[in-house]
Amino acid sequence: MKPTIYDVAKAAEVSIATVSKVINNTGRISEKTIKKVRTIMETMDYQPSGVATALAGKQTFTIGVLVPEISNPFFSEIAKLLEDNAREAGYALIICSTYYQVDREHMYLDLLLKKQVDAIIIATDPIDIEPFKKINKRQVPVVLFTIDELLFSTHVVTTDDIKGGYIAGSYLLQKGHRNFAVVLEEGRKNSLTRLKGFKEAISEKNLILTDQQIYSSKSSMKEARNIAKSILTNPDKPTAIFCCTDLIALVLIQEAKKQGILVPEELSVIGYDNTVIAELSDPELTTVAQPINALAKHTIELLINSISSPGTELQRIVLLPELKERESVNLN
Amino acid sequence: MKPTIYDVAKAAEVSIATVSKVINNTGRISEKTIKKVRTIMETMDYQPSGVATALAGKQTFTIGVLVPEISNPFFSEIAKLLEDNAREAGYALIICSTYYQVDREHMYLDLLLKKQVDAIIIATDPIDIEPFKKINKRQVPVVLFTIDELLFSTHVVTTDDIKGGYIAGSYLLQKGHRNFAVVLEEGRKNSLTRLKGFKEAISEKNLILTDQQIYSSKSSMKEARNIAKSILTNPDKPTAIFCCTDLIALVLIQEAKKQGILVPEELSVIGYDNTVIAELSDPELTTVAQPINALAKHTIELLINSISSPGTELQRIVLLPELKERESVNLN
DNA sequence: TTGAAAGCGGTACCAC
DNA sequence: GTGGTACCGCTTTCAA
Repeated sequence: MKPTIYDVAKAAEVSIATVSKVINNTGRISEKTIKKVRTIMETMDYQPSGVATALAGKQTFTIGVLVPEISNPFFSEIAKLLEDNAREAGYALIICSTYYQVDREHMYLDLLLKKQVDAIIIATDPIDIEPFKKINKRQVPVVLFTIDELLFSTHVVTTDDIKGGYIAGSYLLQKGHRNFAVVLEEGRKNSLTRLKGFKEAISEKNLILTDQQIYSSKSSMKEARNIAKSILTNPDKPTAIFCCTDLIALVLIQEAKKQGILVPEELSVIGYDNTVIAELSDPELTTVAQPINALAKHTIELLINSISSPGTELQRIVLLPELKERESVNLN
Repeated sequence: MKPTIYDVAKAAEVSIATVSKVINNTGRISEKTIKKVRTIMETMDYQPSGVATALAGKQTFTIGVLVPEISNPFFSEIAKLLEDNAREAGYALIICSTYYQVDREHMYLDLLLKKQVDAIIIATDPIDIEPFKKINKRQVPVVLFTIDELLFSTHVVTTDDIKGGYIAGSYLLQKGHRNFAVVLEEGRKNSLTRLKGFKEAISEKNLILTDQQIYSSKSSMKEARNIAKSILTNPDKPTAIFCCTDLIALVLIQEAKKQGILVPEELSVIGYDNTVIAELSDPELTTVAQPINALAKHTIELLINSISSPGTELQRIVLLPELKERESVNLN
């Protein structure tokens, strides 16, 4: 079995209180006993129990993360960055994929609360807010990540999606496009914000988007493929399409090519998120990039601060997106 | 604050032992008190502390997963499937990306042990085995996932990589190719096993692979791009290339197209893993598929069994890969 | 059918 | 400097 603090204390001929102090560098212990205890710990290969520490010390050093789907490229990159930042601070992540389902959302929320995570990152739009209010009662700090809604008492770390949509819109305008389509990502509310920004941009040229020009697709390839087909077979074909995720954009490009439509010569496509697959596309995808490194960094910092000093003022950090110009948009 | 079992007991006018029993459906409690306690628990919104349960009950209901990089499409899909299966059994996952670095590998191993995870899934080749031996002392069940090496006492759940390489090789042969190149994935040993299978296949036509025909690339796009260039500029260009991961294959295809080389007309490319990006490629990537659903399912089942009955005999589950024929290989 | 009490492996306060 | 000890919140005998 795993050695306990009692085993160490006995072997070192000191009390567990003393051992605890050398583990945590607290109190005043003589150099001699510190050495002795340390040596014993090493030879026994002793490691304090995280569980016991959590129970006594009130911290689990674990952060819960709710995402729609970890296999989605955007979220797996986010997970990686969050993990990187958390690790440096000694925290581990429990990542939970809700698949846009209320029951999963709730069961994972309960799971995280039960595991007593020190903080929660919500990166998927809650479907039913009610149960989330429990988090506040529990005093667990929360960051809404990439979601900008005042759902309950949380920090917010996100990208300015209005701006992002605006960037996409004005870029396409600047490239001479006047006939657009927009594909939203079903289940993610920031699609709507991006759409709003897009509309704002084109309204400056007195253009508007009719409902027929707005499509919505789940983040699955099959669904995206169907939407792509219906856009491309529509008689009033747009010259440029704004897709609210790179994945949808890639599928659209692929489908266009299958139908003999040249991208970007005959059809321009712009994505959103700048995930790795944007570079893998042919033509490489022009897209709106979110500053995910900075988002992740701020998120973890914010949470760790909130953990150590509860009652910190809630923050709202909004970073700016940026156009990533590649090959999928042409002059019209 | 979070209500404790004491709060519930007091409100229900019973002892904590009784409450504990109704929580766990153990012992014999009268219907009446069960009802009473349950009602109280609901109105108080009581949830037992996972930490305390773990300390008293010896289980954390957490499984640790070591992967090279969660943002790698193969591993994010794996993570998703593992999570799915674990969730159904009430377990959460702590996913750790080692980035092929010894220090990360060790720090995460220590982290998982400290957190007292109930089991560990190792999906990245350990660089330094030594510290892993601690796991055995701790009696924590382990599955080597997609790794087939007798490192220490572990279960093994993997795909037959020899067979996989063989499938790739014989398929290319059958398509009339005789001049090959193989790109290994640096840091993953099963690349070598796949290579071995590939060599076996072509040896049946009395063909061999020289060292000059074998390349090795990290799983990063920049590196893959460099390797791709050096393959494609080599005067003795192959007619078919076997890439040990889909990502490398995609980059290779992209680079080939940039140089005006038609895929698959002038160059055939076959990948490995059948990750989502294989479908996103143009042409769509022919690849060797691993049965990841089944792998994940077996892994979690095996571990949960081992947790509940320690000392279970170690198992070695080897599943078969399968050719996924798409568009990137032509008749030569 | 219920409850008292001894752990589980630490932390932290208070004596000495 | 060091140690005794009361928790932390739950599980699990063992008695009653």
